[in-house]
Amino acid sequence: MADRAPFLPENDYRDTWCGGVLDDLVGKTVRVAGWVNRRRDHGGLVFIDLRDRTGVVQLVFDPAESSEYFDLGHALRPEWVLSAEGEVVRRDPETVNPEIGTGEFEVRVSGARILSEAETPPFEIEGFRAEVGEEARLRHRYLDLRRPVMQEAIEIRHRLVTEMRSFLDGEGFLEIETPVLTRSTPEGARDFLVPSRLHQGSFFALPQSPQLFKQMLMVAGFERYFQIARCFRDEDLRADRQPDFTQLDIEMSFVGVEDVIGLNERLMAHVLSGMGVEVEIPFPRISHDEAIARFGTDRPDMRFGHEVVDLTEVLRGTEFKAFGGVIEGGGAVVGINFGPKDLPRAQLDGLIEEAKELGAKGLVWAYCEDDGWRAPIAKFLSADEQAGLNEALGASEGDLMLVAADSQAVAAGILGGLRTRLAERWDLIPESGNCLVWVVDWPMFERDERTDRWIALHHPFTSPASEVDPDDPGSARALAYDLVWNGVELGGGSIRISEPDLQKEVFAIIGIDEEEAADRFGFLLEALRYGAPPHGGIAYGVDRFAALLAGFDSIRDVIAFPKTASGNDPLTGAPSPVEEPQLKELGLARGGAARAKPSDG
RNA sequence: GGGGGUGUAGCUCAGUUGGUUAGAGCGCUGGCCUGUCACGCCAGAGGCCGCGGGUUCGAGUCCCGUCACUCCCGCCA
Repeated sequence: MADRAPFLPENDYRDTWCGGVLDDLVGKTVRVAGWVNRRRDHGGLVFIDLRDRTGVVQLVFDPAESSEYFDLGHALRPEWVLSAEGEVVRRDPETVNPEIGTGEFEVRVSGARILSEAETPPFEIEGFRAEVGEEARLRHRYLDLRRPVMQEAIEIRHRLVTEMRSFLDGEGFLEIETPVLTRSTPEGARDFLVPSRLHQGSFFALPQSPQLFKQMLMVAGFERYFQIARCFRDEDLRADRQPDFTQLDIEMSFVGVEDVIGLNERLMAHVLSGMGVEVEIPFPRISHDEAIARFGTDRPDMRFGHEVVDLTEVLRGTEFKAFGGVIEGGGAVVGINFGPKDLPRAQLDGLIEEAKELGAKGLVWAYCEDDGWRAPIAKFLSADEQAGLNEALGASEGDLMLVAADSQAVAAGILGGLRTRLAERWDLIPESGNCLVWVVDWPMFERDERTDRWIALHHPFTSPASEVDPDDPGSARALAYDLVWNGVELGGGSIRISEPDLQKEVFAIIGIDEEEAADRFGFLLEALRYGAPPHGGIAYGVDRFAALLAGFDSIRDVIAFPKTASGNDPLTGAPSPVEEPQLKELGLARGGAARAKPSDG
């Protein structure tokens, strides 16, 4: 990091970064400031590792150098804040520390002052002995963030958005802010609501995304817009989901799918190159249907094989009821060949349990052997069927196959889920190589099983690829695209509907009549009537992007102040109860059980 | 909303079949130490075993409930 250290103007506290105590300063007197990283007190000689954002440098308190500051050196404790000055010297070769960037040098202290003392921290800042629990880290996030690994993660995130901004600025995009207090447009995720004091009984909603605003910016003629936008969704959390998160939001006018994809490939190449990752463009593309069929997911990890294979035709007419019945009912039998993988029976049974967790009714495991299958169901399958399955799955002796039967999408989804989990567990993913892929040709609509209605798969402003047959909405394809990186959905977008009549048709299919459309989205529909250019765009999950680049599984590690998995902030105690007068002012009354937050767990 | 895992010292963890006074490493405090860098050596402090209830002569350990953290499913247009 030292080579990236910004210019440092001299002042009373310091004139040199800790990480900058290098060759060119030998023989010079420098002043450094930072936190006491570690203290090694030899009685007659004290070593202090001083840490700032750029690195660590060793300070030597030697009575021969400065008896008046020696006691100060002895009194120092970890995380005290110190300013010290002294001559930079080259260390004797046998005392060089190759572990730190400044390890060939040290500062012989001739003056120092304590700027701030520190209580003993609840956990070690340089805790490379053991991982500290996440709750303790979040409770004292300001200490957690002092750890060099966290400083680096936050810096990676900064560089990511900086590269995004610089590329888009160079392409003529304008960064435009949109409101955080906006209108609730139900459907989709739950909104966070904010009561209005001036209009009691009415509420603002926090935006789930700036979607409608960016479309209106296109109508307004800005043509190229982007924003690093905060978005809010009141849904349950995950390692990769927070209630407030950040998107890179982009929208362009007078464009089709190829224009958006082309620009975004150049954006990716620029951003990743700036982060030290080289990728080739154009990226491969896969249709949504093919992704489901081959990988059982709409965000396929294509760094490795072991794809889902459809075995339905091989097994049509089989005697084995569990498969035959599903096929007769219009379902499918699918399998994956995981290659040679010898597992004890208990682990094979464990896979069945795991498949059930993913929603499977069952799972069949089978080994390909010289004289046929070794599998619990082997005796139900004829020799011909076994041979046919081996051929379809490309199995050779010793290969482990997993087979599931259900509707095509469900069966593929279960095996796709297992594929992702097992690839990690069994180390099937090649170390090198990134796979960025566009998933295209999405269906416009999908059937909502619970309400038995058609719903927009992407969002209702997505343009269909061609005319929609109202009698068969399921066949309509959308001008939509997702960018998937190593099995992670990095971003997605679409060409939008720019004709009010087409927008009405789409609303009609998903059961939003004109009155309701006018009520909810009237402002957008009206805007579209005043000369809307063809337009489209995309939005990226900045938190996920940063986590991937920094090598973390959880986006909490690239968010300075994240929420826990249950949506709390242990640092500030948010969310918290509020006082009655505050509610009264807003025209709100408590409903249900208003209870004080338990102070202890 | 559902399922799994975890909860013991400041941190990371061990704790046998229910049995006497609950342990380790790190950290912390004091002392010694002039070339260490995860410094070393000596001594010491530190516990509502998440919380509440139950079973038992006896509970860190078994049962019920509850809370917190975490992972997954649902959910996330």
